Formats: sequence, structure tokens, C-alpha cells
Amino acid sequence: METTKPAAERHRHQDDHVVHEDEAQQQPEGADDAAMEHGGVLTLQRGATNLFGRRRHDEDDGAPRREIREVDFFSRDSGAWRRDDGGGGRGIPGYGGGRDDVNIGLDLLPTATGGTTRAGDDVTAAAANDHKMEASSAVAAELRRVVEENRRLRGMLEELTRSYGTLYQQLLQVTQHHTHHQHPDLMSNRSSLSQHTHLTPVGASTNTGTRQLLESRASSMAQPHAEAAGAEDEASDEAGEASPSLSNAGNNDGDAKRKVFQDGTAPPRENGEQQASTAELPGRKARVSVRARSEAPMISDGCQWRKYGQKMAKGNPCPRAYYRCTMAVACPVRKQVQRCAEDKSILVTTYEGHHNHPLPPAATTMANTTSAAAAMLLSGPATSRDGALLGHPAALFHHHASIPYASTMATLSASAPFPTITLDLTQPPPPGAAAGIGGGLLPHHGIQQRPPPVTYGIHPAAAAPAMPFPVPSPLAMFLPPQRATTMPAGLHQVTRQQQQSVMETVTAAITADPNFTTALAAAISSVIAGGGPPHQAQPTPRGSNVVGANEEEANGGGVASGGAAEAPPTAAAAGAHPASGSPRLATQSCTTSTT
DNA sequence: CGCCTTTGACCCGCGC
DNA sequence: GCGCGGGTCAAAGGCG
Repeated sequence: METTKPAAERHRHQDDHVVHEDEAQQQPEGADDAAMEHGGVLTLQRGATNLFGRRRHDEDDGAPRREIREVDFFSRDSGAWRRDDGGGGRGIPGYGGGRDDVNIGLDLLPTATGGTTRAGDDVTAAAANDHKMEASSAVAAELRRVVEENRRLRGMLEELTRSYGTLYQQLLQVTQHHTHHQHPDLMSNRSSLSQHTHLTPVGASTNTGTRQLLESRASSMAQPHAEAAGAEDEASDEAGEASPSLSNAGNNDGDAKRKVFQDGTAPPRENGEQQASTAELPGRKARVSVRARSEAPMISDGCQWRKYGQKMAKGNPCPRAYYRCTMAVACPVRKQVQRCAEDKSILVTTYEGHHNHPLPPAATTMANTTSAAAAMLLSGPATSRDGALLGHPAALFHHHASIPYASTMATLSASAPFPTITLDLTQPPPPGAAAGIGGGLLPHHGIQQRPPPVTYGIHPAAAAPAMPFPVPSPLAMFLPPQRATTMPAGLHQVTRQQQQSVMETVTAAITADPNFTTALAAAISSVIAGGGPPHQAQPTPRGSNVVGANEEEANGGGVASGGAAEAPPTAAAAGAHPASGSPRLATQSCTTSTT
């Protein structure tokens, strides 16, 4: 579909590169044709082609030595071939003064052509061939060098990504351990850093912030579908192209075009989905229900939906709408949207099924969350108890950092026709659970866990809506020490079994984010450019992402909710995150986790 | 013209 | 078997 087109084009270009290389090596004579057919690397080949003509020209008419030097270094000096571009072997004056134009164009070209044919084809042709081979070999060498450099950069990117993931987990551990002893100052640190990073200061009105986010997403949903889809596709492609996969578990289904990563790994967004899917027991259909405050008829979650029915449900004056995912022909995912009877401002969205198609990053976080929650719901005995409050379900959602209050109330119900997990995003977290783990879910964690103040320096409730990354606290709950000390025995077992999957899902969510990859790319560029590590930037890519995402999110939400934006945008944020990238992702990230 | 929403009808499962 | 409620289908109409 549309989502795969840009990626496919890019891949075609990549293939073109290979083709060029081969052509340059095997078909030096046909370089001109190759140049005519392909873009991208063509400049070299065009230069070679034109140089061939020029060179032959120079030999015949005794051109100055300077011209030959240009030929010899054409591969390093684009100006050389560019100057020759207009002339080539056609005798068209494309360089030099007017005298050269006259002499070469009008006089020497016919002479050269005639001389070549008259004076001896063997000698001239052999010399031309030698030069052609020489130039083509230079082109091939250059191409090989570029390809090798590309490969090396790719490896660096992967290495950086891996290192980041490792360091992040270590940081979580250290921070987690640290907060046990120094938590009294964390909140103040967070608030101060929140101001420092221009994050939305919604610490005092987090619930309002969430509502604004949801409303902004709902309003964004009102945009034309084509536009939204295009932008999402763009974001998806950006992420898909730039983000390496941290979780390289093999995944062979789905659209190959979207997962043709250079290293052959699958896009991270699909890993999480499949992992969750594989964890799901057959024959059971899980549902994920989300309660969120929104005035819009439907919250945006990154997918395209088609309404196929509406029905009055018993006991609720508000009709229930049925939507079907239309991003693929036979996508089984459906959702129901209905307003709460008690509070009409609360929108209850229930998702069911797994997407059978590649998703944009925003929708991927949604799908991963849904799948993770569904898998958690269906995979263990912990789901058999009605209304049981579990900690890790909240973390599954919370690791997307999209729902700041997902942890405030996550209930599992197996008494319903379908096992359902319900997330209540309408209630502000208890003071002690400000770190992200709601007291209702994991009182122990809620009190003890707090995000690292230095790394993020924000109130989690403020940061979470715009952060497509997992916030530390919910992740920290998966760390062995914390889990061993606070996780109930039953949950401990279940969580241990799913920890790997969750972590991979987390990394998938990270790497699927264009902001993260952008920051990584910027860091790599900085290093390559010799500027050293970007110390002036945030301590981690996440930091910069958080800033940009939050700023834009805050602005977007403020506009959507009546211009209540409290954090002015910065040029850095605007520049670092193109319109189609982070805002959308950040926007989607909130609602995506609702799926 | 194609896509989407609306809406009444239909199907199916469940409880009585 | 019947009624009820949830869920889905499909024709009709709207919209860009």
C-alpha cells in the first residue's frame, strides 16, 4: 500500500547502487547507459563518460596538461566532470574561454573524430580503452569505498544503538538503586529540569494534559485520511530506514519491503507484535479496553479505521461504534468506541485482534502495546482472576510511555465473554505513584520507583505523553532486584517469562522512533565529522527527544485544546523534528498505547 | 467516482 | 423455543 511505497523506492535505489557498482566493474563501456538509467551514483559515471569523451578529445587535439589532470582526479573533483558535462565528446563548448570554444568546437572536434578514424583506430582506441578502464576502475574503487563506508556507518549505528540499550538498562538499575536512598529530592529535581528542558509543566494538572493530548490526537484524526496516512507513512519509512533493530529476533512475515533492513533484520515494530502474538494462546481472543477522557468521537491511534456499525448498547444511552482496521484488506483488528454512561467525557475504546500488516511507528507502538497486553492477558494464570490488579500489565503499557496513567488502573477480567484488560487513563495517579507505577497496581513499585532525575528530569506524567520511549520506572520493575523484592510470587513467574519479550518490545518501541534514530544519526555524524561526541546535547538521545517531543506535543495539545500551550517551541526542537516526524509520533504515542 | 458513514436488517450466542 | 443483546452486513446516501 501507500506505506510501502517510499521504502520500496529507497530499496530500489539501494539496488541501483549495487547495479551501478557492478556495471562500473563489468561494463565500463556501458557506463554512459548506466548513467542514463539511474540516478544516485550516476554522477560518477556521468563524469566518467564525459571524461572519456573529453579525454579522447584532449589526446587528439593536444589539449593542455591541465585537462588531463582533471580527468585523472575526476572522481574526487566533481567540478571537473561537471565542467565537461556540457561538452563531452560532442564538441560542444562547455568549458574554457571563447577561443577554446571556437577552436575546439568548430575545428578540432571534426579533426579529432576524423583523426581517430584516419590516423589509426588501433592506437587511439586502445589508449581510449585503457583510459576508460582506468577511469572505470577508479569509479568502481570509489563505489566500493562508499559502500564500505556505508556498511561501516551502519555497523556504527547498530553498535551505538546496542550500547545505548545496554547503558540505558544499566542506568535504570543504577537509578533504581539510587532512588531507594535519595528519592526525597527527585521531585524537585524533576520539576526544575522540567523547566530547564521546556517540558510541559503539567505536573500540577496532569490529567488535563492527558485530556489535551487525547483531544489533540482526536483533532488530528479529523485531518484528511490521505494526508494523515501519508505523513504516517513518511514517519514509518523514516524510522524503518534509519532505525536499526535492537531486537533481532527473526520475523519473516509481513511486507518484505518494509523489513529489508541492511542487516536482514526485521523492523522492530513487527518483532514486538509477533512476539506478543506468539505468546497468545490459540482459541482465546483478548481485548484491550482503554478509558480516556476525550471530547472527540474517536481517539487517533495511528491506524486507519472504517466504521462498519453502530449500535445502542444496553445500559448506556450512548451508542457504541464499531470500527475495522482498513490499513490492510483482511486485517482482523477491530475496535469499539463508546462513551461512558456515567461520564460522557470518558471515551472507552476496546481493541481486539492483531494487525496482519506492517504498521507505521505510531501504530506500531499501539500494536505492540495491544499485543503485549493481550499476550500477557492470555498467557498466564494471573489473568484468570477477575479484577485482579497486576503490575506488569501496566508496565506493558507504560513502557511505551504513552499513557501516563495507564498504571493508575489496569484491571483484568476473565468473566467477560472475552478476556479483557482495561486501562483507566482518566484518573490522576496518586501522589506516591507519580513515578508511573500506579498505587492501585503495584503499590510497592509506585512508592519506590521514580525516574532518573538527571536523565529525564521531568515529571513522568508530563514526559510520558510525548515520550515514545519507555519511562524508567515501569522498566525498572522488570529489573531483577526490584522484581525479586517486590513482585508477588505468582506475578514474578509470569513476568519472568515475559520479561524478554517485554524488553524487546521496549527496544522495538525505542528504535521505531524517528527521534531516536535522528538523534543517533546526528551523534554519528558528529563523531564522523571529527567533532567528537555530542556532549552539548542531552545526556542521551532520549533527552533530546523528550524535549522536542514534549515541546511540540505541548504546543499541539495546547492549540487543540484552546491555545493553552505553556512551553514555547524552540528552534532546536523545530529543526530537529520535522513536521511529519516527531509530532505525529509523539501524538500517536499517547493513543497508540491505548490499543 | 471512490470512500466513508449511516442505519436498518440479519445472524448468532446465551439465558430462561 | 423464544427473547434479548452483541456483533456484523449491506444498501443508501453524503462528501471530496
